[in-house]
Amino acid sequence: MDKLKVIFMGTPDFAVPSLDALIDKTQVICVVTQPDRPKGRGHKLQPPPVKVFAEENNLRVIQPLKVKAREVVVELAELKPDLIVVVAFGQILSQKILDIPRFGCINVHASLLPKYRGAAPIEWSIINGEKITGVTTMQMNAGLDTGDILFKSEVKISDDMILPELRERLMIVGADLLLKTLYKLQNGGLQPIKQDDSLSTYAPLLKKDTGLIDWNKSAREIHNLVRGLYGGARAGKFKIWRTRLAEENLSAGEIKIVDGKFFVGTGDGSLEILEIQAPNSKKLNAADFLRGNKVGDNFWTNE
RNA sequence: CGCGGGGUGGAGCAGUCGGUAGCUCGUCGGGCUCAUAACCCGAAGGUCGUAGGUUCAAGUCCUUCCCCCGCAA
Repeated sequence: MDKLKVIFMGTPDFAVPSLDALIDKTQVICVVTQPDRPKGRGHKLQPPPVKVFAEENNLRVIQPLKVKAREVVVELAELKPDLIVVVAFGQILSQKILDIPRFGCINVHASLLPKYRGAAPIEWSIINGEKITGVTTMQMNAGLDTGDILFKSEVKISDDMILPELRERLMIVGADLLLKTLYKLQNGGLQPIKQDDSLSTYAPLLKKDTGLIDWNKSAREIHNLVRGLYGGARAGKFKIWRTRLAEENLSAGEIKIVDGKFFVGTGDGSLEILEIQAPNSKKLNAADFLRGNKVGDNFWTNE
């Protein structure tokens, strides 16, 4: 059988393993990714990881500001793809694009749909303390992650798993599931299942204040927040990178230092802070941090 | 040229107006102890990111470059 002619759309690291998998099994005729954006200090232009990978593999890359633009749609249609695969692309596809390939568009989404539709499913599944998540492949439609489900693959979230670990796992599983989906697509056996909208939940883009730690919450909740944002959780002027559930008897926000260990009380239970970062400084483990920083009573609020 | 902070013994930090480089921890040696990650005594270890400049004298002032970090995107 001839290889499928595929257009791949994706942007961040998460999408790279899927593209990598496609290169073997299909003919990737074009890669669509976001434009290079000014990023980081100095506003240097940064190419998205998918672009970097695609160019290393000598694939054709286009970076439209809007895929929905008329001329882009025309260009994609002229390529006559059999299939479009979308993984963490970051732009909404129009119906006109969805209609281009004879097999339509398939998306790899990092949750067990219909739960956690939207932009940040991995983060929210950890923040909410889920024990299980996974990836789903779906036949895309015009809605936001509302297409018919093709396959799902579950991944366990252990109690102290952090965001990058889960993301790493899901992107591998996602690439595998994509291959399975393609195989079934070509050999028959796809059985699209409609999503039960009544069970759907939404995982919106993270806002900066999502990461603000409220010590009155439970140790478990705070720990989940810290794990799910990995670097995005903040208390006062400090970033909290890693915590561990502890057994100290402390009131909310109260600090106790013992043998280079850093404990904080919460509204319910206590936490040990393992990695913390002060402004203009780098991430440090608690013992290193405590060597040069004085930790006083108003630690969280003082300037 | 987006805004800002920083690079000082192994680690984390201090170093005021330029004048012999300090603190906490660690390391090594010795002591105390039934014993110890605890305590006591002592020691080693730094061309102060790089390259220049100003000066009688620079970690400290000026300039170059490299690297790191925060914000904003």
